[in-house]
Amino acid sequence: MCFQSYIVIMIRLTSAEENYLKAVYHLSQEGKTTVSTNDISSEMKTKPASVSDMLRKLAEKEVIDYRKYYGVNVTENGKKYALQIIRKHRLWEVFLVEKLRFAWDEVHEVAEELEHIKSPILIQRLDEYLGHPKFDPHGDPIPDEYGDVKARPRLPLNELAINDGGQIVAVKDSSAAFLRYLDKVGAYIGARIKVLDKVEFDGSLEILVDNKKTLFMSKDVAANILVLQQ
Amino acid sequence: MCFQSYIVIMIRLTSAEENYLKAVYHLSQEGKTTVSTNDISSEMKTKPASVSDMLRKLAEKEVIDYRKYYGVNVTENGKKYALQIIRKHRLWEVFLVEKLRFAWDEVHEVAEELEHIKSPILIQRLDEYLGHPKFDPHGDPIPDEYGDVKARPRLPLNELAINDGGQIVAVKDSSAAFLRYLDKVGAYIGARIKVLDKVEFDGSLEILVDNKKTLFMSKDVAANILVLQQ
DNA sequence: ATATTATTTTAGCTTTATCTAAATAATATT
DNA sequence: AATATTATTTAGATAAAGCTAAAATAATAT
Repeated sequence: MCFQSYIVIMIRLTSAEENYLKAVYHLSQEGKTTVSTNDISSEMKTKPASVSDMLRKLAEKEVIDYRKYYGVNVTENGKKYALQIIRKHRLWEVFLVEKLRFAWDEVHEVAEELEHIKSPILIQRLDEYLGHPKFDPHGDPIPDEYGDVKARPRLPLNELAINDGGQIVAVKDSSAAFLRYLDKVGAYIGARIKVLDKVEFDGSLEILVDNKKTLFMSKDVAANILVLQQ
Repeated sequence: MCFQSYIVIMIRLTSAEENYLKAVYHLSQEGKTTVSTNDISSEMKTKPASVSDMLRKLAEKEVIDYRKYYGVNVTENGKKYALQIIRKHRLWEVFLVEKLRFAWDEVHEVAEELEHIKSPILIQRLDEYLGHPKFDPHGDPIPDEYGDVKARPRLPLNELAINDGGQIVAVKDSSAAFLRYLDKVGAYIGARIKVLDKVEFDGSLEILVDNKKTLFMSKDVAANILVLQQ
């Protein structure tokens, strides 16, 4: 006889529902307590009418709390579900980069498809195969199978002072264009950097990368690079 | 300037359409020239009415020839498309068994989902990563990117004579139950076998496996094991 | 306090993939 | 050859996920 100390939640979402839940979860992580229909609409690139429809469904399946006209909150169950999708997405990203030699700016779309494959054992084995990675190629933390995330304290590069140093651990903007730019200048995840100078006038910075190369970047670029300070 | 010597066929099927095309292709490989609606219906576990509907769509996209009430044939384009789905399915099966330590009877359902991921580069890289395998874990050949398959001449085990030997290269019935049975008795893909005796009465066989173990099997089981004769 | 604007929802339509029930074509039987 | 049976298709319905247009509600501006 085997008594389990937790209750297995049996929620089954379609791929479309999973994508909306993920969007709501991500938006809810960006500060605001409740997420609006329009926010979700522009995130998902669908019309607000479609969002309203979907919110009704997600509320029925109890992954969000939904008060008409007032916006939504993710429930505890919703959070757990969203974190499992994010876990799958990021594990596949690690696989694509480390095993299949994808560049870090090529992985998002494919991972977006792979994350919806329904097989708990597949993800468990993939995780094991990859050596239980804690961070994805963009430096974002990978939730464990219980939804726990190991967050690293990190700072936008533009907030470092002259002579401060650290390691690039993530990027805020992970658009392909931005990632390609970083690749080009050699500012990859894991690179050791040091701020050599900051220009008062426009906030641009002079950076030393891996004790070898110096490069200049605008404040806007630096604001999108997250650093683990040393 | 670059002139290509072939025309890229731009057909786009939904996952459901891909599954039907695959079923039609597989059935058409089993001898008969044209495939009937009922055959597809029982293969797909959907109603004949749904099949008729789908055949109309597949004919519109020119992957099958369809004459009402007479059944269907796969077109050249259809064949190419079907072989690419099969290629993806089998490459994923190799990945699951060789890299993620799945048993060969656990891979089918997951591969069934993975085969629909739309990314040519993903499959190219996966193939490379796996070392361009030519056969899947059940011994079935993996078509190359042009749809060419390296078939191995093979014989059902029950058709071997006493003292004939060979190597198990594939199974006809790849149901989980059958594969588990084979695993249990140690008759895996690649095993070297020799027919020690055949019982006239019921056609059952006594087999030597890997020069070590002998086992008895019914004619029905033997008929589902394909052997590369030596 | 009311009018205007912005946001959100509802109602009704479309497409895809399924179904059931009814109609039609092909085949088999007497 | 006429009829019965089986196979296949058509017609009409449903559920999911989107859309547009219109209505309802909330927020804001006068």
